[in-house]
Amino acid sequence: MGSFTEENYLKAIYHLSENDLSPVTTNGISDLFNIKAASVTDMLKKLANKQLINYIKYQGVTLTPSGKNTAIEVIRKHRLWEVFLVDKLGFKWDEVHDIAEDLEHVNSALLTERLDNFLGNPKIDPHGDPIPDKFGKIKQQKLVKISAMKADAIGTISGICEHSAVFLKYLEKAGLLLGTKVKIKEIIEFDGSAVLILDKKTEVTISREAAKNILVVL
Amino acid sequence: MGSFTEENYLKAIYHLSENDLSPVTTNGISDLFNIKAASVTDMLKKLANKQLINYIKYQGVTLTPSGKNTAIEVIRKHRLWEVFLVDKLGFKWDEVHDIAEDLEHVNSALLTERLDNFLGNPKIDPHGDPIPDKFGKIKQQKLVKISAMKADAIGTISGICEHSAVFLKYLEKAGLLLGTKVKIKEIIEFDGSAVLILDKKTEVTISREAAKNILVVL
DNA sequence: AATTAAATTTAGACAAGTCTAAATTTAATT
DNA sequence: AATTAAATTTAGACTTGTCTAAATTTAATT
Repeated sequence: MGSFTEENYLKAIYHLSENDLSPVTTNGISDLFNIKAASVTDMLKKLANKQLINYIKYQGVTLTPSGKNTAIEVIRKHRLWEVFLVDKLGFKWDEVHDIAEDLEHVNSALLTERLDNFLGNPKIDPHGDPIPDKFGKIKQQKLVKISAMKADAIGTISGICEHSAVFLKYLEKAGLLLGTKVKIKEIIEFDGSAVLILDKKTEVTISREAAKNILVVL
Repeated sequence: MGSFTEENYLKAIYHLSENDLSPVTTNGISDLFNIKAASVTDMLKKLANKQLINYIKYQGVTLTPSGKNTAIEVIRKHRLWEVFLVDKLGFKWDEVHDIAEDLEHVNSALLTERLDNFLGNPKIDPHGDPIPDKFGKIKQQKLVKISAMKADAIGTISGICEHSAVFLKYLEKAGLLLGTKVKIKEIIEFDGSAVLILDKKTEVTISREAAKNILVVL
């Protein structure tokens, strides 16, 4: 089995290539982990030796099938544990990331399967991210950023792009939780702020920055 | 925070000194971990530098109060996770040790407390070992080895000295589970085997070796 | 008490994962 | 196309936790 570090690199490469579709860069990884680019280069060589990534000097990296498998397994475990922490232990959605970051590295296929069943085979984690099934299949919903919606459009909040605790706390305070129905009342031309009506009742105004990080299903 | 390795050393020293009351030896640890004595010496120096153990060259080690705290916290987490695996996920008692060995190193006081509550603040783990409370207090029952009992004595199986999967599987097959009432029908003088009556019904004979590893409360 | 055996420690080495400083390659811009 | 800036890699080093081989200390036994 690979180390925690290896697993974290693979997961990072997976996530970084979700956004950009181009190969993941050395600096992209070094920024994410707050380590030096030189350290990343060393690690990339090791991962390439183990056939976990496709690495061409100066050209960035992509995951091999085996590297992608590992990444998805880790993500599966991470999200299942997040569900456990929120649904069973009563954690809030802004408290679970760091703990799941540790739990995701416990390697026992049996544990993962039983945890999955215990939780009722959830399809999404507390932040709306899809949980890969035991075969690594990921069901991605078609999601749209609020910032891309026009006035009068409606949808249901189903995901977020930014997972920081401050943002999560802000969303909770503003009532912008998963499952909330949203209608765009108005887009302020000046700064791109959006005035929303939540569940046909409450009115809230959010910045363009916030709107870019909230995903709805139409 | 200390590393996994550090935590494992402290836990090992704690357990080794439960049996023997004299200081724990370098070889004792190296045997347990299947590593070389020289490696243990190196590590002991580091732990001593961090004030986690009292180490005198050639004289073995004892835990300092701070080392003991850490050891007990790790043991607490280990045993709580074992309860989780058995009670909530349906694992058998011989399947949980290795998984708990990983889970015990997840460091979040909040997680531990909430897990404890979720499980109903259990006092013992699936093998009958006491679970330290959040203050590190351990309630030790007065336990007696079956090998120390005389004919006609009665008791309830409440613990074991040996935790290997083979032994656990054997106990399960023989019906020697925690909570089982035992009466000593006879001790075979020749080899020390014990003939037991379980729950006033079933009769089983166990070797002296087995009898030495089963604990009852009288 | 002297000698031998066992336990332990020292010395020097290695892999993993990180670092700094310097060198190289690619991309951007004149 | 030449030059500069940014990104990346190389070279050499450090820490953690391990190793082997040799030296030392303690314990056992004659």
